[in-house]
Amino acid sequence: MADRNQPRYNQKKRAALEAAAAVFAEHGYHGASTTAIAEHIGIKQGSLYYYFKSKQQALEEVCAYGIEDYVSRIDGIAAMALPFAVRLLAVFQSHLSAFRERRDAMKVYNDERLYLPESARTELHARGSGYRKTLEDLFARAVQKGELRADLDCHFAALTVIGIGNAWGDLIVRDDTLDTTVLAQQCADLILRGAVQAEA
Amino acid sequence: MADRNQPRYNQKKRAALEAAAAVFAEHGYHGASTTAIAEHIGIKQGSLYYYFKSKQQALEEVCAYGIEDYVSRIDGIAAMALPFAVRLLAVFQSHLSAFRERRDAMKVYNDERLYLPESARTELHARGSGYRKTLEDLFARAVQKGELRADLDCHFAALTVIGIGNAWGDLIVRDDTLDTTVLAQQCADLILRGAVQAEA
Amino acid sequence: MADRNQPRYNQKKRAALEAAAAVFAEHGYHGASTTAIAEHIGIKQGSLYYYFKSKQQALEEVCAYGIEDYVSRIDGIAAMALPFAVRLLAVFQSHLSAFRERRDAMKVYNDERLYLPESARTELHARGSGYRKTLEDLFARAVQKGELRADLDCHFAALTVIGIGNAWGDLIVRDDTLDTTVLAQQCADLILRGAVQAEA
Amino acid sequence: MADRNQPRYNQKKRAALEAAAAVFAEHGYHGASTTAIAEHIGIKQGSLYYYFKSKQQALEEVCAYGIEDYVSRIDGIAAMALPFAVRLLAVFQSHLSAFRERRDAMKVYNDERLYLPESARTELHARGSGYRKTLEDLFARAVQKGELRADLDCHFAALTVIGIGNAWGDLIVRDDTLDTTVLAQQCADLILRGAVQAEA
DNA sequence: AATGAATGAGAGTTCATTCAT
DNA sequence: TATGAATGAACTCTCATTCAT
Repeated sequence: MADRNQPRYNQKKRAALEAAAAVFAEHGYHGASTTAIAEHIGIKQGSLYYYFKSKQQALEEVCAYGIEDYVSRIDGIAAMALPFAVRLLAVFQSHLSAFRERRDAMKVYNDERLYLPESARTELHARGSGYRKTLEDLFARAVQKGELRADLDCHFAALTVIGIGNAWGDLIVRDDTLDTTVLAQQCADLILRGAVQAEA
Repeated sequence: MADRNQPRYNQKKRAALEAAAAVFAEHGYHGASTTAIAEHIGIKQGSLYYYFKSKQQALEEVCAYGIEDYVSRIDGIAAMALPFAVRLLAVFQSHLSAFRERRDAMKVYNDERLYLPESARTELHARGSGYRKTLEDLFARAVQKGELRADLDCHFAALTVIGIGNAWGDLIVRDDTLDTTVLAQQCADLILRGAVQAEA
Repeated sequence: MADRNQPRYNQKKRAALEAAAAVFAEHGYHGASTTAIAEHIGIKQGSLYYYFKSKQQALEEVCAYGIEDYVSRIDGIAAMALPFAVRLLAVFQSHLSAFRERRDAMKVYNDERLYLPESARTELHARGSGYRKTLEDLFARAVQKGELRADLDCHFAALTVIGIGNAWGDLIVRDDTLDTTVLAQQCADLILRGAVQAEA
Repeated sequence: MADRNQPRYNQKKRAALEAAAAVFAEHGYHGASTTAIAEHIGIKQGSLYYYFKSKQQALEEVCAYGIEDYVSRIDGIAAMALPFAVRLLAVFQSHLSAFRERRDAMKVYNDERLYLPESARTELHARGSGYRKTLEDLFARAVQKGELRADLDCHFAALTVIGIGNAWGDLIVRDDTLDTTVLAQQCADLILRGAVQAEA
């Protein structure tokens, strides 16, 4: 188990990670075979263990990889001073395009992380709920500023936004023709304005 | 494999179905073992095959069982002449309480149906997309009547509503303290009015 | 994993146990393959797991089986009121014939038990050291009665007797022509009288 | 595979040999991994093959190393003209201290040599039985001289002495507090005088 | 003199499935 | 109606071995 920072190793390790993500995404953790993962990168099954200590550890790494930059991007959004409407759009944009860029790993994080042992799951959970908290905070501050209605349940709203993002993310993964930019706009629009005709 | 209509058989068959649903829901299709399902109803592994031809067939039946009355209920909602707001509430109410009543089976339908072979999947898909179409239609008619704004993308809206329902359904399954009535109201409210302060 | 006391099960289980003992004895625990054990009783490798939860558990059971009646017999010897010379002969006789009757299992107990995990090993150790203590006691009482010389280190003597028994046991296992009765007599004789010419 | 006689190579080769002995002694031949052996001397697994052609060859060399000087020492003992009692003490002393000095290798020779292929085993066997023969001869000559009783079975006696030596050797290896000098004396004493009270 | 990377064979284990009873 | 017993295929994982560098 080489841990050098040599570029050749890192390159192959990354390939292994993405292969694992792809196969986990398609067949689920339990339905995925290490043989299939290995074939994805053109090595023999046993050789996978040069890159992963175990199948389970591969799942851990894929999950972490899946939320890594998706989670980190929200801090950037929270940091900038922008109207809530713009921020919400950015959140959806970021969430949906994460599904495009690391589609498999994100799907795996969403659907398969519960098969990890407690210890690994809680570590991941910490990062994921950081995301939710930041988002909730965004809503709360917008309520304070009067951008959103005062009776809004921010916790509920944040979870719903994440739910919508994940639901569309799932569809995006399966349908390449969907345009994330348009979709993000539609999502933000619906959340902001609702479906009811404005009585202007 | 006796398919007698005797009540005792049906009773046990239902128990087997629910056991399969429970185990599939907890461990996923591939992670579930027939031993675990059998133990759930206090019989031995081999005896399961008296009720199911195969593990896969059990999955098919669980999935069908999972959407059965949830799908059928929407026709009732569509049939009655009611304001859209009431209908949408009813849709969420029906969707979320389905997760309470047949939680395991619905979760399995949502998460595991993709592991079915094409043939079985398309049959289920037909029923599921009937649901979506009816819902889409509900939106379209409300737009026509002027209840909803004219520029609403009804296809998008229907899918989003389903996505929200499933996302909260997932949370409901894991958290017994959530109140489906309140949640349905919040969901409907958000979709209808949006989060933005009405500029009355 | 059936735990019934049905004779047919017990019969096959015993056969499995003896097959495991034979293969462990010949190749050592790590060198033994479950395939080889299964073939010994004419079943397929996977079917072994109907009788043993794991290879390791098979080792535990073989070890327990190996000392079971060998250990229990010494209590009988200790209970009877006999001159020490007769007792010692009985001890050797019992020890060596145990190697004849359960040769494989005893060899496995001696040579492979250290590959068991702590927990299992200590449980076995308790039984084994009960044997040593009883034997030591036999020596001590004989010293008190004046049957043996007063300066004898009974702990040392007991361990040496066991060592001799095991050493010859090992040879017995490999050489069918050795006569355990004669051997037992020789051993007892050597320990009692020593090799030096009596200066009578 | 450079077999240079350079001191640096020999030094490392010796280290590799002792590492192999240590790991074989602890885990048995089949339970030992080349990785573990390599780690013992701080090199990588693949590098071991610079010192050994194969794992099996490592076992051969360890076994040979294990009996090398233990076997050679008995010739010295046999060569000197000494009373049998002194000689026997020297034999035990030599045997037991060999376990102290090359404990791992001796243990490996005793316990693992049977996993070698016939050819290698017979070569080792020759040296081992030379030891036994010399010892047997020592007994025979002592009987002739009247030092030992005439009815002594010298073959039996020699094997028993070796058995005792190995049994205590095994205990010595695991228990550092045992004093080989005292032990050797006790062993010799028991063999010579027996346990029975002399009827002086 | 040593390593990183890979391999292929084999291990132990699980499991859906079958079937005589 | 259900079970005990077995199977065979698949699976994850380990390991001795090789070899270019």
